[in-house]
Amino acid sequence: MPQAKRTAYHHGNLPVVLLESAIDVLNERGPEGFSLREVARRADVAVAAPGHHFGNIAGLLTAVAIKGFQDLCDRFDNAVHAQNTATDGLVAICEAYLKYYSEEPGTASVLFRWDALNADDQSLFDARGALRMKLRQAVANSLDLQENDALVENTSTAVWAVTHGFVALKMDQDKAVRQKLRFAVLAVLSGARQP
Amino acid sequence: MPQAKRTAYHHGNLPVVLLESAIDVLNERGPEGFSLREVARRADVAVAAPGHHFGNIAGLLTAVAIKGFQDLCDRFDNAVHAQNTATDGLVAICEAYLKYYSEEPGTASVLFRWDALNADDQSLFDARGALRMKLRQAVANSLDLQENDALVENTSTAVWAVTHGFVALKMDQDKAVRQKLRFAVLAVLSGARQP
DNA sequence: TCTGATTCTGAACACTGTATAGAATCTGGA
DNA sequence: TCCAGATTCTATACAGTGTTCAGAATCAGA
Repeated sequence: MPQAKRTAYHHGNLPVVLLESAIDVLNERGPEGFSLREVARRADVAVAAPGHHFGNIAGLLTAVAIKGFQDLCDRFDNAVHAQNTATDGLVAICEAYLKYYSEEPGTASVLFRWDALNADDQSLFDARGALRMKLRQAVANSLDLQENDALVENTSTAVWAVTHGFVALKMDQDKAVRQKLRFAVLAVLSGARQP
Repeated sequence: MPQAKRTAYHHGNLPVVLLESAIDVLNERGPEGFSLREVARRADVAVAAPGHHFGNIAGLLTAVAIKGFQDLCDRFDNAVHAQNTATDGLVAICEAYLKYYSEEPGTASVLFRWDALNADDQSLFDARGALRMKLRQAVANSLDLQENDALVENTSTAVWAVTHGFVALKMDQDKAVRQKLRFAVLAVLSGARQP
């Protein structure tokens, strides 16, 4: 059975609880103030417990990042479905990206901390790849081209870069972020349609 | 006199040496493996010496970031001067941005680590602002508009975001980065010129 | 009920950043 | 020249960190 029984000694669901605690700590203290021991304290377990389940701090943060990419994937789906045109869908995806970074700063802050993660982790690679594919699909729909088209590849890269750039440069403190992001994404699309 | 005499006790030039050591450590160990004590060790001074000159670890990293923005400014100048058209100049600036991240990964890795820096440091704010102004000027030249034009502001933001996005997403591992970056920047410009 | 595997503990070790007191030296007047 | 005060740097100490390891507690299956 995957789910162990809960006893005084065996927690029964510790990995999940540790993951949630980790996200709490990241939200409250930021990635710089993050600490394995604080995570263990909140889960009320020994300091070595996180290490047992996740190997080391990079392993735990990698798990957080994987969950982050998956959550982002879900948000992309919801954002697209609520729109009428393909281009509106793509813009909505980019806005959802921005929103995720403001609503879940802890998880988001870890997504591209390459040197703090197990950069070669296959699950992490896959989760990030799934997100890239969702974005590429939205770009293909907007440009009315096949997903494997080189123009779609280039445009998709540009859209991701510009959107991520907005959060990395902390543009979210600007009042007119959404308008500026929309401008940027539409500009990339418009440029991509030019001969 | 700003320059103290060098003696066995008084180093004479310690802040500069500490800054250089810090960049070395960042280059070799990355921002995650960075440590004040290692910096002190390389400069062959007591562990508390960096703290005396820079306050704390955030102060030292802030100094590194300021130097980074200034170096980047110089590179922008050189990149622009070697080009014929304004648009070529802008693309060259963006390529220089990419190049800086690959050639000076230690300094670059710290530029936007908001939570590891003294985010409200005035010199840091100014250095970053100077860089933004250089970029905005290049965009204004390329679009043939005044620098205070709203379109220039929006386009400049988009160009910075897309360029920074390329380095943050580690696109530099892609063989065709330069081509993709050029595509992205030109797309933004082309989109900005549309009505 | 027995046995091996799993989960978690407790203690230890080598690090870390930072605060503090004080030593060494510089600076600028008399 | 000498002498204060300010500056620069050292030495030490403290609390906190990640990780390892032996072993205790419990589970799972035969």
